[in-house]
Amino acid sequence: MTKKKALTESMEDYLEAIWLLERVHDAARAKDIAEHLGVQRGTVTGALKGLEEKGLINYAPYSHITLTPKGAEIAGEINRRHKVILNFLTEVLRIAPETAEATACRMEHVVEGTVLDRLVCFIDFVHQCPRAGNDLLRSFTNYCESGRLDWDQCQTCLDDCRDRFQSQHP
Amino acid sequence: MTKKKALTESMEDYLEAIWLLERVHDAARAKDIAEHLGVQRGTVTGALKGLEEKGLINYAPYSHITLTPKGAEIAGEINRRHKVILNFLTEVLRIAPETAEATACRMEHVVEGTVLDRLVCFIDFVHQCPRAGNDLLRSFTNYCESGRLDWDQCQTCLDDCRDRFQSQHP
DNA sequence: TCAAAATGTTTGGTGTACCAAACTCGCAAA
DNA sequence: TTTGCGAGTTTGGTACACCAAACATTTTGA
Repeated sequence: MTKKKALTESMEDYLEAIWLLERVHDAARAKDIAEHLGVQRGTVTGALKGLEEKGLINYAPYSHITLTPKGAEIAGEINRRHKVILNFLTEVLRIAPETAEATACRMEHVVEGTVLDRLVCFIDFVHQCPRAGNDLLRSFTNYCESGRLDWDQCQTCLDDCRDRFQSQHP
Repeated sequence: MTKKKALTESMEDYLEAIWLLERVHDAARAKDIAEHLGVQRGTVTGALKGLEEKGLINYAPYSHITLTPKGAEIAGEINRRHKVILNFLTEVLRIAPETAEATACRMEHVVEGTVLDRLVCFIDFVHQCPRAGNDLLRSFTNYCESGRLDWDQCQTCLDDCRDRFQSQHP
């Protein structure tokens, strides 16, 4: 039933919107979807038909809109992609929240499995490795602002890093 | 002349293809553009007209195809985006070349100025900061493969890191 | 309860991006 | 010089994604 042909970016956006709105109310309303995505109400109707045909949402004209299990699975995955990318942009690259959000919305359609997994891994690694961590990211922020590395501070930075590790792993 | 309305992703792809092909021969040929982008020859003709109208390429039916200065500037910028993203994916995230290339092709349309600059900055930082560098990336690769950090090695790693810095900055 | 208001749908139309196939042009070999 | 083939173009058609405005239904509040 209803082949698993890759969804268009647009359809992914609709699924994601429904997923989010379901979490606010019990079901998504066409008007809210339209608002969320910045399109006309009429456009939503067409998209809903498409998603219904693919078996991703429960929908009939004038009915409530909910995700099917299959739809929820896909929507959840899209949301996961969104969150991972957003996390990377804000936590690692230190991008401003609005820019990060906008970029995540576009990147989430473009980054597939293996790359996403690697990104997750990288974020984890940065949080766990004693040589990385938040203070490395703070150094990065300095580097971004000043455009250069302050070699004089490196020695202290390295010593601090080592001391911190030793105090945490005696 | 010819407003600077944002190019579509498709048009960016054509510009980039012409830019690349110009570097191989003196001018791009419609057939090669079609091949490069995996579309029919007829589709290329339509796209070329669009780019010509925007003043981005020199083109008339049956003529040679070259970029105008304006077109070359944009194409160069797209290519820069591509290279930066590819660099990040391969050098930092250690993604396989083919996957990285494919992802870069899609991401280059989606990542705008500030994010790209930050990415450049991050790559530079990783290459310059004594606490980062290639051996941190090597640790990351290990972490990806084993799924965990080897705390026993952290002490040595930290010491090595410090020694390396001291020997380079006496 | 019963009309507005709000929400949802339909219709007709736009722009982009593509394909397949027919057609045209230009060049190179016979 | 002509012709035939490869490269380029045109034409007619599809699919997607959208809008504006007319229309239908549902909800609501007086």
